[in-house]
Amino acid sequence: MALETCRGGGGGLLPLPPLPFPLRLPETLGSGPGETYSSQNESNEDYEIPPITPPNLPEPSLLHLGDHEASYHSLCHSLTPNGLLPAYSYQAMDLPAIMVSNMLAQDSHLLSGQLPTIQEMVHSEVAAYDAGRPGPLLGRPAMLASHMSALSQSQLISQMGIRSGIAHSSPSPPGSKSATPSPSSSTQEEETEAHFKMSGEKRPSTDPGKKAKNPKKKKKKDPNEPQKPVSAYALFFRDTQAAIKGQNPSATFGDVSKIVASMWDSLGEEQKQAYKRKTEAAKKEYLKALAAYRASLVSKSSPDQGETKSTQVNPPAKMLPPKPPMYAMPGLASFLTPTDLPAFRGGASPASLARTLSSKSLLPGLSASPPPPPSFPLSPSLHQQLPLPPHAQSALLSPPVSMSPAPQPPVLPTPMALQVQLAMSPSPSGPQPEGLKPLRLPPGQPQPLALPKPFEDFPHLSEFPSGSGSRSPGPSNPTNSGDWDSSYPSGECGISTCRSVLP
DNA sequence: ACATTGATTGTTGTT
DNA sequence: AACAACAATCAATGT
Repeated sequence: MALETCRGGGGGLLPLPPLPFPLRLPETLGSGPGETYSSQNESNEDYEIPPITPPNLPEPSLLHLGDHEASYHSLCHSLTPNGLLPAYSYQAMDLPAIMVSNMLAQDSHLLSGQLPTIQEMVHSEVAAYDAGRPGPLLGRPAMLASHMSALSQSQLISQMGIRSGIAHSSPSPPGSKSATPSPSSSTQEEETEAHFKMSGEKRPSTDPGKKAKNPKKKKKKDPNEPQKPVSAYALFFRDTQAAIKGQNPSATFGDVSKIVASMWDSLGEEQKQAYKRKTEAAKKEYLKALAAYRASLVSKSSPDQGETKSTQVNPPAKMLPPKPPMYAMPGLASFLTPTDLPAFRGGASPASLARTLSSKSLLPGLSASPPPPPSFPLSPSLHQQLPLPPHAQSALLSPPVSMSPAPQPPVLPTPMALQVQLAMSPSPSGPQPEGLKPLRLPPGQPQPLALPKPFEDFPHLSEFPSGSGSRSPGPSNPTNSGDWDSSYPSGECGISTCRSVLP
């Protein structure tokens, strides 16, 4: 994980985010063929384009969880067959078709309208790409982006799902970083200050070397104080970044940020709205919590002074930890639901993504995959090798419905994933169209940019942390919050990881 | 200005 | 001195 240190490096371009591996199918099976291809070349960093699928829908309530899977599909299409990436190798050109077919087969209902759309998109993007494409390698950033973009949507999504489940629950090991240290402090900024001294933490502005940016900031406030709701974008970022990271562990924050931004751009209005709604909801919650919090402070601090506003003497509010706003729930939420698809489809124009990226020179090849295809595009290979138990498939394909957790076969996502990967990755070396993959140059080549160390680092996809893994090393606590289970009915999120966790 | 994440760094406290 | 704990910083982007 070592990302590069942001710190020092900041300077110029990022060293690169190596996308270590092509897309590997995450535990989730689903990723479609698209990923497959990309994975093919191992060497490629070239990812395919990533039709990134944004985690859509934020609202858990609204969403059907099962849908995550749906989102996976979306990715695929975007790949363009040939056109795309000159730079990237796409052997996969076929994929799209395959994926589509799979998708159709599986969820014909959902997709039906999409194909055309997708194809169109692809083309358009391609065109765009060509036009704008910077250079052989694109600016570094571009590369990065492109790489990133390469992430398969499905993977992202799947990971997101995973992450949401896992990550959230156990965000950070107690030890490591939690920003807010001790819950103990009851609060008040004063205390905080004291805290500073006491704990010795901070050094307000010591950095000699660096710039002392803004001296002020010191945010540390009362841990009990409710946190302000974050922006829709921030929520989106949260939901998405983990997935991106999961796929490209080596991606730097900047890379991830760009990708997320591009995804955001490509996100349909509706999806954005969904996030906004969450934000609003969170805001409401925040206000309430804040009121309670203040009230508690008042009562606590001094009975005598009425202090600020709120007045209410609400029950000292049980200072519950600022419960995570609903959206915290995660990522999962973000998956598209079938219902959403339409919206997404309409809204997100791949073009926008392309536009964005291209303009920024992020990703040339990135195609935003707009409409998330609902079904799970299992890669053919996957199907072959791992025939899922019927119910499993159904689970994947169909939303939440009746999955009872129990029945699930022990599935081991991991293994599956491996198999999938293997299946997919096979022919990296194969005759790749040369034109295609500019990015990964053979050793001998000049390589203008320092390419990320591509795969060497991640020789084995399998090693790659399974989606969840990517995040906190910690125990992904499987059970994680009970919420998870409850939220997601079958526990089945379509992601193998999830399943594995569940009994 | 602040939010997102996470690795790193620097400071301080404790052993 | 060694370690632990934690805040600050940085990256790119959006609100």
